[in-house]
Amino acid sequence: MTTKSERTQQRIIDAANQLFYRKGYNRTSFTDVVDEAEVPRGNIYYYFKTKEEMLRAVIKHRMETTTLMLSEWEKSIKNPLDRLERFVQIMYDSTPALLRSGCPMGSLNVELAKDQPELKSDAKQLFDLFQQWLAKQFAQMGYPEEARELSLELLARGQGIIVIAQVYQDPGFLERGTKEINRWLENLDRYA
Amino acid sequence: MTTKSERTQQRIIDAANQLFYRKGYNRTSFTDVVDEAEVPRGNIYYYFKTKEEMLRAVIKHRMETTTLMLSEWEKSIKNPLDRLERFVQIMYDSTPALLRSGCPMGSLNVELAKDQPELKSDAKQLFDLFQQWLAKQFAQMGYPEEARELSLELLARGQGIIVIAQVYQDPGFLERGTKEINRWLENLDRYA
DNA sequence: TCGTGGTTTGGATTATAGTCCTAAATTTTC
DNA sequence: GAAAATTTAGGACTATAATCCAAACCACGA
Repeated sequence: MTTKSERTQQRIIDAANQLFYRKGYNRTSFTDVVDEAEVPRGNIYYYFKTKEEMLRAVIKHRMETTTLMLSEWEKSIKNPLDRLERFVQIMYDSTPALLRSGCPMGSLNVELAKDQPELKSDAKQLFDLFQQWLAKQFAQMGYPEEARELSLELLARGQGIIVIAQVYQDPGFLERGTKEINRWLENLDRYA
Repeated sequence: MTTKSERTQQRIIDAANQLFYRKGYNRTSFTDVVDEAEVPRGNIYYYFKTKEEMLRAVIKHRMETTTLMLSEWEKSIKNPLDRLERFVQIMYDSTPALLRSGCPMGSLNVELAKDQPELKSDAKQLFDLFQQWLAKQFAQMGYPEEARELSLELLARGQGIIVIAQVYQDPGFLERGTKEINRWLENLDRYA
C-alpha cells in the first residue's frame, strides 16, 4: 500500500516527466510542474531540492517502466525477430506524440548533450537500456558478433526517421520508415 | 565596403550562431551573446529588439551561407553522385563538432519543435534548403519520381547517425555510417 | 493526551533573464 | 562645419526563475 506522500511524489514525477517531454527540460519551470501536479508551490521542494534532482528522478522512473516493458516483451514474445519488430511497432503506435514532441529519449539526450554533461550521462542510460536489449535480440537471432553494431544501427534509423517525420509533420514518412526497418530486420533474420 | 555598424551586427550574429549551436537557443542568454561578441550590453538592443529576432537573423545567415555552399558545389562538381557524396563528406569532416554539439540544423529543429511553433517553422527552412538541393541531385541521377523520398531518407540517415554518434561519443560510428551511406548512394547511381 | 517527526503551505528571497531608456559619442549629410 | 541621423554605452527596470523559510498541520506511538 502506498502512502499519501508517495503518491504525491509520484504525481510530481509524472507531471515533470510529461512536461520535460512536451516542453523540454530547460524550458520547464518549477511553476509548470507545480501547476501540472497540483501540488502547492513550496511543497515540491520537500521532495526535490533542485531541478536536476527532479530530472534524475524522472529518468529513474523512465528506466523502471522501460525495464518492465522490455522484460515483458521478452516474456511474452519468443522470437527475437518478433521482439525487434515489437520495438519498431511502438514507434509506429506513438506517431501522434512523436510528431508533436519527438522521441522522448532522443530529444532529451540531444538537449542535454549541449553543455550539460552530467545530466547527459544520466539520460544516456536510457539509450543503453534499449541498446543492450536490442543487441541481445540480434545476438539470439544469430548475429552475436555484430549485435552491438546492429543495435546502434537500429537506434540510429529510428532516431533519424523520427526527426524527419517531426520536422515535416509527416506521419507517412514514419510509417514507410518503420516498414522499411521491418523489411531490413526480416532480411537479417532470413539470412542469419 | 562594410561599415563599422554592419560589422558589429555581423559579430553579434556570429556570436549568437555559435552559442545557439553550442548551448542551444533557450539556454543562451543575451549576456552570453554580449560577452562573446564583445558588444556593450545595451547596444545589442539597437540591432535586435528581441531574442527571437536574433534567432531569425541567425537562421537567415545560415540560409545564406548554406545557399552559397550548395551553389558552389553545384558549380564545381558535375556529377550528381559526387555532389551527394560531397554532402555526406561535410558530415564526416565535422566529426568533432558533431560529437560535441550534434547537428546544428537537427538539434535546433528538435529544440524548437517543443512548444515554439513559430520559431520552429523558421528553423525548418534550413531542412527545406538541403532537402530540395538533395532532391535535385537525385532527380538528375535518374530518380525524378523518388527524388523527394530519397532526399528525406538521406537526411534521416544523417540525423540518426549523428544522434547516436553523439550519444555514444563514437567517431567510428559516424565514419562507418557515412561510408555506408556512400555505398547506398553508389548503388543507387549504378542501377539508376 | 501529548509530543515528535514527517508533511503541507504560501509567501519571501535571491538570481538571472529579457527589455527599455536616456544621454553621450560618432558618423553622415547638407 | 553645423545640424541631423545613427550608433554607442551603461545602467535601470520588470518578469520570471529557482530556491528557501518558518509557521501550521497531521498522524501516530509513548
